[in-house]
Amino acid sequence: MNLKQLSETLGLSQTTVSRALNGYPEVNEETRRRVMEAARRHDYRPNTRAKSLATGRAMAIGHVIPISTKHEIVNPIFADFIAGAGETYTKMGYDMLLSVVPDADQARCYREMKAKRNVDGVILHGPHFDDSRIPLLTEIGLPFIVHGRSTNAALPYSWLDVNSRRAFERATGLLLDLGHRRIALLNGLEHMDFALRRRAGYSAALQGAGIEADPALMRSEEMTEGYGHRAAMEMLRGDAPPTAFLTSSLIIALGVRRAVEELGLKMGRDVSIVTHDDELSYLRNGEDIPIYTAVRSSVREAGRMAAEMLIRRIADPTLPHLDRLLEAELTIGQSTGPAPDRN
Amino acid sequence: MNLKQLSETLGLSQTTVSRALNGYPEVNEETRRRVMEAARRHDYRPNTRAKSLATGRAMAIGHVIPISTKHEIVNPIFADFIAGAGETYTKMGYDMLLSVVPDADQARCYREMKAKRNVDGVILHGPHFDDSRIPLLTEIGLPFIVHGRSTNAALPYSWLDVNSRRAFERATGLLLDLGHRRIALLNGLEHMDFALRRRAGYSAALQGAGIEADPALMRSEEMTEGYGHRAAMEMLRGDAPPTAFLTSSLIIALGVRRAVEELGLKMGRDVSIVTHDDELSYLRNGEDIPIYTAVRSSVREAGRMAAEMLIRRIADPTLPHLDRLLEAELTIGQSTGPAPDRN
DNA sequence: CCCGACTCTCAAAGCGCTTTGATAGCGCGC
DNA sequence: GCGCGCTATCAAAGCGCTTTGAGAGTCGGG
Repeated sequence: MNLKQLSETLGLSQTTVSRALNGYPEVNEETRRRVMEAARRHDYRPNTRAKSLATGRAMAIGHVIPISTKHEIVNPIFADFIAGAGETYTKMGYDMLLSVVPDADQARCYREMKAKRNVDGVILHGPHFDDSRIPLLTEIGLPFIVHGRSTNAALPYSWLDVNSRRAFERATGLLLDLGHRRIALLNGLEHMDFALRRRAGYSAALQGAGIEADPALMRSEEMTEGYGHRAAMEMLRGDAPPTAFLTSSLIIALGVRRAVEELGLKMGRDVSIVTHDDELSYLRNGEDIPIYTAVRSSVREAGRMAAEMLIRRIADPTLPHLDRLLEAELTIGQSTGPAPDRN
Repeated sequence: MNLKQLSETLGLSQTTVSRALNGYPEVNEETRRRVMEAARRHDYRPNTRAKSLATGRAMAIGHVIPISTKHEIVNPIFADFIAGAGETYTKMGYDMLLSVVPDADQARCYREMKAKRNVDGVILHGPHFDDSRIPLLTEIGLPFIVHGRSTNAALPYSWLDVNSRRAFERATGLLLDLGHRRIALLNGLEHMDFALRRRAGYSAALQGAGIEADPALMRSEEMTEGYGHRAAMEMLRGDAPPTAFLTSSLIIALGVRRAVEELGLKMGRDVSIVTHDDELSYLRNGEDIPIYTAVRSSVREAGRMAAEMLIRRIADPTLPHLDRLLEAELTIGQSTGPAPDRN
């Protein structure tokens, strides 16, 4: 059933039917009622393609998922972010368009999205330090919002981020208060902006306590369970093992814990762990009481909010740039305790 | 730059330019070269909406992600499947459209996709036993392919699935061969078809060995780490604890392992674990040597293949239904060993 | 009774593409 | 010199919607 057929059924013109359905004021309430009713009965939905061709609005938001050939990691937090954003889109009548592209083709992909006009805007994921996609998107004039921030960006842009620096400073502070002096940082890849900020927070806390950061205790890799295990294993077996670990994701923490237990140590007594927790729906930090002490911030909620901000900007492009900084919440779990043998 | 402008630039009609770009034979090779070159230089891309309005093909595939309000779990294997499918779409020039909708609205969502004509087909995820979405999609005439199968479906349909039954039968068989007699099954939710098949495989193997399945050793829940931990804890503390666990996902296995270690037991010696492994990119089963003995099958590869099959069906709807059954691979890791105290 | 204001409805143009059916130009055989 | 078959190109219709600008009808005030 299309508009033409529907209007013929009703004995009205397409114009009137269209206006009635889209809530324009110049149509008799009685007529509108009739139209609405008929539309419902025939389960009429305007053809998206025709509608967006006519209006010039695609009613869709794009997300580009880069996959690098080196490490084919699909960012695990992606699923939850998408789910959150998707909830907003559904509520607001937008579609979500996903593009999985090789790392190197990202720029082309964005240009294509603009030229093909199949999205009204995009959400930029996992920004790097001085991310080149920000000037790119600005140049091609595709509305966007960054999930995260990009230090050193020359241009203004809209973003939504967690205060990673503060979170990691507080987490490190907690460990310091517990008497830990050798605190390892298992960070994500440090070309990612969030990882840089986390390290900055960690470093600042150590410095505040008059402790010099030990490069042997700082790692930066793709966030997997295996990485956590391997790094913890090596560090704990080393000459001057850490008494605490600060990890950038729950998945890394799982690996650290596995190493701790393999070495016959006890988490929370011999080795403390504090992790960042994105509150992924399939990887909860315990059911009611948290297992790991964590700085947490829901990435799903971030998705919901980022989507809203983007849609607001699309609706009114003259709006100044929006930004929003979320604070992570520190929750004490069973993975932290006083530092062992303080001597 | 649109077609009209491009053709004016070239001093040709829109028809000729369109034909040249779309590889129609009735255009002079020299002209085609000129057109192609100009298109490249001006970075011309046809407006997707106009194109699909004219052709009647959306060049997009839909995926519906249901979120139930009870347990807001975003299926963790989803990200990898999507990534795989997305690779195929990108290669074939298709877009991927994601809809995140409350469980109850799924039917409406599919009908809407059909009416709005913004997808050419959909991939159906996580089919249940006798899944109502299969007759629904058949009725509304939206091409689809099922990732998994639905036992008891009255209508024929296209699908791609792993031989879950065989995989779990083999896994159970391995444990039986190792002397285990009390083998627990930590399954996914058993309204899911794959979970039913896995249980069938498990039961068949036990029965083949003349062992009666103990209901106390069989659970069926949402596949989380916490579930694995809780279930293992309870079972291992019970009167007649199992000596081995068969789990439906690596995430559950992580939880089981945590329980095993909390109880001072050793995995692979006191308690064996075999798991299904979807080869999620962010949750590898060990780096080079597998940690867990597992039946594995790449869900990402499944995504690639399912997408290809769907596109083939869309291209030629007269084709008979396609199906493909993948066999899982059994890999021995460090999590299995002979059953303790055989007496 | 006429005119302007207002309400409701309509025909038609336009969004950017594909595709149909027509046409111009050309070489060739008769 | 004419008609035929080809090739290369074009104008125009159509995809299904929105939106502009106009028209028909109604009502009240002068």
